[in-house]
Amino acid sequence: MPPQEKSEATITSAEAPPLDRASNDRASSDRQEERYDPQRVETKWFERWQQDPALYAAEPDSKKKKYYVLEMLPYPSGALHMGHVRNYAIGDALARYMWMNGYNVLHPMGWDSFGLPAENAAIQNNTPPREWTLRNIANMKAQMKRLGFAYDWSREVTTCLPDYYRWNQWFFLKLFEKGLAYRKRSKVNWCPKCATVLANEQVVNGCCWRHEDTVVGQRELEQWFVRTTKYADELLRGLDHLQGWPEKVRIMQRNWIGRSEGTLVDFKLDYADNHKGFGPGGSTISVFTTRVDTIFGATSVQLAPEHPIVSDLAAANPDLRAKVDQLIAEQRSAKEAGDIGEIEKHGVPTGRYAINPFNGEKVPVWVANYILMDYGTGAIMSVPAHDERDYEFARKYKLEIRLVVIPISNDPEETVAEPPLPYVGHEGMLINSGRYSGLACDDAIKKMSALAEEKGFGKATVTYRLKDWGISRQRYWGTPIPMLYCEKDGIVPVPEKDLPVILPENVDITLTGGSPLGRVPEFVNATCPKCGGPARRETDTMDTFVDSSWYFYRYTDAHNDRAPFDGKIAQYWFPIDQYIGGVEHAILHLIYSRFWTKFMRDLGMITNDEPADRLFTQGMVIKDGAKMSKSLGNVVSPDEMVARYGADAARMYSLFAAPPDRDLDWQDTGIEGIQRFLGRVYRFVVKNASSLASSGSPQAKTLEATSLQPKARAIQRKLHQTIKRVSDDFQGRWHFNTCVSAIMELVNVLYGAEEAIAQKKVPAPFLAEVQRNLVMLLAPFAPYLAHELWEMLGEKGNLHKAPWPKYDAALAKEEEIEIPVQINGKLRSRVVVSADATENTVLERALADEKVRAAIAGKQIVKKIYVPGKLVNLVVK
RNA sequence: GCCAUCGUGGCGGAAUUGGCAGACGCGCAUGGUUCAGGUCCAUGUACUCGCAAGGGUGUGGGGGUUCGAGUCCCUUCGAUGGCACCA
Repeated sequence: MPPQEKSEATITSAEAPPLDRASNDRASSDRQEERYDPQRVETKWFERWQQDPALYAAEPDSKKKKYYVLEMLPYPSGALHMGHVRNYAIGDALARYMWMNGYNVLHPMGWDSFGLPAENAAIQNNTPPREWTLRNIANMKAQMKRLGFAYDWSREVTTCLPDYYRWNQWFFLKLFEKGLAYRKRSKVNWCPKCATVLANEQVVNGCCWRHEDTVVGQRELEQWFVRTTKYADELLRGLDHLQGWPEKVRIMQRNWIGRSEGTLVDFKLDYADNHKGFGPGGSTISVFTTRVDTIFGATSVQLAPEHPIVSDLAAANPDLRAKVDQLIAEQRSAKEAGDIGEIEKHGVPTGRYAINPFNGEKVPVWVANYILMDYGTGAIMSVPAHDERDYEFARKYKLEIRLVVIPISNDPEETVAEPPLPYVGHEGMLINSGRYSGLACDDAIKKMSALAEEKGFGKATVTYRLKDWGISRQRYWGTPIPMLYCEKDGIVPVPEKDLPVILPENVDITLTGGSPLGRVPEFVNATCPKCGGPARRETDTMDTFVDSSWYFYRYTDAHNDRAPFDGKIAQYWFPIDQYIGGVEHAILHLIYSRFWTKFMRDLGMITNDEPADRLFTQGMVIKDGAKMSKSLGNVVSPDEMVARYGADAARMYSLFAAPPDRDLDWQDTGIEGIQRFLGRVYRFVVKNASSLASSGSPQAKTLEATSLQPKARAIQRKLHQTIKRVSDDFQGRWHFNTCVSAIMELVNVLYGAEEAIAQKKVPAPFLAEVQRNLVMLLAPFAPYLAHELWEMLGEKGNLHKAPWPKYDAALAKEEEIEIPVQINGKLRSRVVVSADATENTVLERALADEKVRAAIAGKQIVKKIYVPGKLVNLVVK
């Protein structure tokens, strides 16, 4: 409840004598009129806006320049939180600004509405996921509308509905057709709480991204993968061109993709001493190394405990098996604790040897707990003299340490024959390396890789940390994977004409016992399209990140039932001009959607290489220094803020309290300040709009600067300075907090001129023009109030089609400026000069200044520095 | 361990290119309006010495470049985020 409501009570006070009551009534009705009541203003405009659904629709065949501004679509969890409000307030301000600048703006919204919370809700409240989700969407959509966000709702996308997810299935068939979707049995991440598989990107510090305290385990499952690695190199190189993306995000993606150039080298297992044949692991240990130049210093080969050759060797050796199992357990617990980096290195010799193909030397084969099966080949050559880890390991197990590289430098002092070990530098020269001795490291790497390839025992190669994207989920509430399994024909894709594969309803959902769809016989049992015989449907569903990988294309053509979208239409709108969302998606969503764009481009559907030209990642909304959370009890509800202060205040405060890329610490007293400010604007216009009605000239042009009295001229100057500050920020750094404060300063100047206005020293047509400009400046940030005041000023047209105020440098210019005078860099005085005073005039004035003369008395001026329009600095001795 | 970002009043923050540190807002103080409270209006508010005029100090710490540094460089400490025996 707004606290102002209480004042009503005093009006009807029975104690007051009749006369007093009359004057009281007048006074309070004046106050009534001047009072800013956000609920009244916002309800009025909310209702009007609802009557015109096309108000913020993008124009389909426009000659205007397009602008596509997009905020990341939310998951319909039930209610908006302040992070959403902040995200959308940024996008909405930009969209409104671009409209006022004459662009054809596409500003859509949708729902990332598949996902596990709907299933959990189903289990807890016995509500079907679909019902729960659609109810949440309805609620959040109402919240968004009440907040006044200007979306084109005719393009709304809801990913859990068949008209959307059928295209996920269609894309899956294309991926399969192009060999980019494949099925593989492999070890996968398993979250016991979600009861499903997770992609690598969804594992954070060994825990589930949704359950930060739940350790992710491993399971071996048959899964569908998307070959993201096919585009690894392009995804990496493309980052260099994404100049409009935050450097932070580009670095994170670079690290995630983790490109590493090196060499594969095959070490043949030597079975001569105890030949029993080779197991499924084969007879060759392929190692990956970035430093093949150090291979003459390799004194052992180290295998990951889960390496297939280890399994072969251990099969015949129960003692080794037990020791290896111990290593596996150590590695696993270190991974789960998130400190694989600090694992105490342990190893076991296998008793076997491998042959270094470069020198024919036999080196022992070990198994070690610090070698990871999922990077490189799961095997390394150990070079203790030139690698920290190998050095530590060799010292522990008394393995030979052989120096093969010594530092070289232009400075002979630094070229030492016995560097401290391990020496890991690249600026070195090979020794003890046969015919490669004397070569520089980089040269040796090239020559040795070439030889390996020539002789067929290795080659130069590139390894990525990025893995293929496992998209199978053993969950119900997701897109069914359109695949069939036929005893005769094996894996058979559902024919395109049979799409969509509809997700059945009334499914028994539990978090145990595998995919819920597997318990629906009507769904599982199908007919093989090839042979007509019985077939089983795939019962896993797709990762929800598939949904969000391409949704922004659907907005351009949201009702197409023949294709995901029309390529021509997409070409008009794409790439997205500005994408806005949380940095938590820097890797997950933003890598997947970049991949998807490249895939669609190669299908010939689109022509752009990247989804978004510019990306903006906003900071989190926190309270009392901590992330808002129910358990901390520091959650600020948008509904409550709207009820208490209004949508305008809530939105404007979320822009004002911090620059948008930084975290925002929510303070209730801060939003009160914004509400006060909006009230000040409201009262100013209420008071002065009536005076201009009588002047009868609402269309007056800005008057000439020279014809204005000083107070009016000061207003004009401030207005144009404000226009510049706000416009510049929209085009540049997006520090909306300073935009808002600039508008506050303008309003403060207007209040400071109240007396002059009362004395008619500010011409009414000019004042009307100032107010119109003020309202337009406010429009992107506080649309409700801006519309109300726009109407109050006698304007009829749509505020957001009104052209954005034009900045006039001549009108913004100060006539007189104050120049600070420093002596030896310390501020001593200030002089007032005309803005176009020459250097000589300014210096003369500075030297004539009393304080300056006192400060330099008896000293000699060594140097006079004048920075035009900025300052004077006198250097004295 | 590596990489990135950030350290400014009681608080959120400003200073866009090396040029008046603390804009704007919150809070607080004083005064006005009011029967009163709230609202609203006005003034003040970095620290410090001083009755004042005026002086000194000050952007995490230390050093440097410069006529001049919150801003650039080196170093160090701290916070946050990402990556991490990645071979």
